[in-house]
Amino acid sequence: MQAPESIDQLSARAQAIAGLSLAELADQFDQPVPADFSRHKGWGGMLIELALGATAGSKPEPDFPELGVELKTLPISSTGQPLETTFVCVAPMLDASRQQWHTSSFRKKVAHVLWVPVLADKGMSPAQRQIGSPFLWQLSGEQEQVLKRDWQELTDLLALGQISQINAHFGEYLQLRPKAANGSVRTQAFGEHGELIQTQPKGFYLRTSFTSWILRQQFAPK
DNA sequence: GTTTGATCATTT
DNA sequence: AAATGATCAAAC
Repeated sequence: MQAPESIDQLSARAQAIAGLSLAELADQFDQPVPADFSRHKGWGGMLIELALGATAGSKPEPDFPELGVELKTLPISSTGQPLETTFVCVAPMLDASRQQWHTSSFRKKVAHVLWVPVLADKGMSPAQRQIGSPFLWQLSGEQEQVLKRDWQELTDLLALGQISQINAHFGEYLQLRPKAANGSVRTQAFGEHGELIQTQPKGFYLRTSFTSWILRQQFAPK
């Protein structure tokens, strides 16, 4: 699938896959369907990227660089509650002190997102998961303020060499959690006296309380 | 080895 | 049951 040329085209493509099961979508693109996610955790997201024409394997840029839009799948229950937190980006370690909210990679990712809810109730196989109603969302006002507050707190701690104190309990709507292939992976960071230390890589994740807020905003009866 | 795609599995 | 901490695969 070619990259979409406009927001409207992207939106139309997203609406066109609403209601399909992941098995049906996979069939359209001749993709194999894993029996479970245990060894294919990113499969659903990759499949939807393929179907919408996202640039696979892109790095710091949004999934649709021309449009400035990031694609995120969101597993939800039948009652519309998010079932998992949402990974946004890796945390800067050595560069933490130079980060500014307005130009941060975190803000770039969450500024404009195409959310694709996927019904993923317990017991549903990857094949059975069903695509919901995708919607374009832009970070604004109150939501930006709360995320900025959490992001600034966590980024400041990283800059001050406090990473060893940080766990997933920090942050009201945003949290910092391990993001690595396994528990032995290490990357460089600053220690509490400004020295270089080896530490586990971390990523920023949106709590379900935040994505739940977005869903309510989008689907609440007017 | 790191980033992007996330979910798994143990703890609370 | 929910949240945290750990983990898996592909692309680069």
